[in-house]
Amino acid sequence: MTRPPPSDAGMELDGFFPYRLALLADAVSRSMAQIYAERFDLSRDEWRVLAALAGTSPARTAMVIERTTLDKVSVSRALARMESKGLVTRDTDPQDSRGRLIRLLPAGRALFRKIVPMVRSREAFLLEGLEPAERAALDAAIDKLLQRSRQLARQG
Amino acid sequence: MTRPPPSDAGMELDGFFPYRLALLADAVSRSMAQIYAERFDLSRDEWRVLAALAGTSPARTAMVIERTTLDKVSVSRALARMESKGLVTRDTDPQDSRGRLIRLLPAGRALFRKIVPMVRSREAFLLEGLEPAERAALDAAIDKLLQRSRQLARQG
DNA sequence: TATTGTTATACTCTATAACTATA
DNA sequence: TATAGTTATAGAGTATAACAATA
Repeated sequence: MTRPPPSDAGMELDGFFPYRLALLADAVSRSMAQIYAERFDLSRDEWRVLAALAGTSPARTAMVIERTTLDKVSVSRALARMESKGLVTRDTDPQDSRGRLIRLLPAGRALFRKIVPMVRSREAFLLEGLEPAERAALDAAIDKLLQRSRQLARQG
Repeated sequence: MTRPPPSDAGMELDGFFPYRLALLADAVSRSMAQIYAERFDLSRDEWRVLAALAGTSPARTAMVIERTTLDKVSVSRALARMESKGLVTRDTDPQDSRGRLIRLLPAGRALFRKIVPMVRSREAFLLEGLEPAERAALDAAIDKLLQRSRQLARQG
């Protein structure tokens, strides 16, 4: 029987899952931001909102919030910037005039169409490095870990 | 044969690997920060520096930088805060008086010993949800993806 | 009273460059 | 001239609360 190492033996960050995950997410995020941010001057939030709208436009702001997992302040600011860039319009929702209907303009859709193949190709490059079984396991693992980490975060 | 979906069909963020990874990393990071930040008032950088020093103290600042993958500015600031909290000392390195030797004080080590089992236990809770094969695949996948994403980020 | 979205505020992080002192 | 580490600065992102308009 081997004993667990004493808790003050030094905690190898390299072997600590949350640390490894943070490094990976940061590197992946940077490699994607090179496309939407550096080449097309979109913030991460603007990019997410654009992707959400490309699927359903017009959309109520609440739907954008739900589909991007951003909060209402971030979405409101991202949309304001996108409106000023001529990517979307924001009209009052006739069904509930507290809300707004966000419409992707042709310039917004065109921008989206330019970006998608580039980020998809980067995504493909990343995942090509994995065996099919590894990739399936990764996918399943992400879902399970997400659930569990949210459970931890909720219970404090 | 099925065709790939047209690139403007809407890009389901939920199925986009970088997005899923970002959500996961954020949730995991928050669940860990609840320990070191909320309960023990350490920033993420301070926590990383503490972990690095617990393994090797005294250490030259350059070594801390290397072991935490933080930049020298972040490390310098984290160490300044840690010194003011009485967790470390920073003496001039007698071998090269441009550099400093960072020494973990008893209070720093005691703090580290309190935190480690708590974050380890959260890490274990997260990973318990995975099959052993899934976990091995996840581990391998993280390494491969990290390499590839850094390659992308480097080439721009 | 509650909800939608906007604005305000303060705070933290990040990136970069400039600087001091040593080598 | 180069390196170790610090300080300065500006910009971006984050969290929270307060607010106006509407339901």
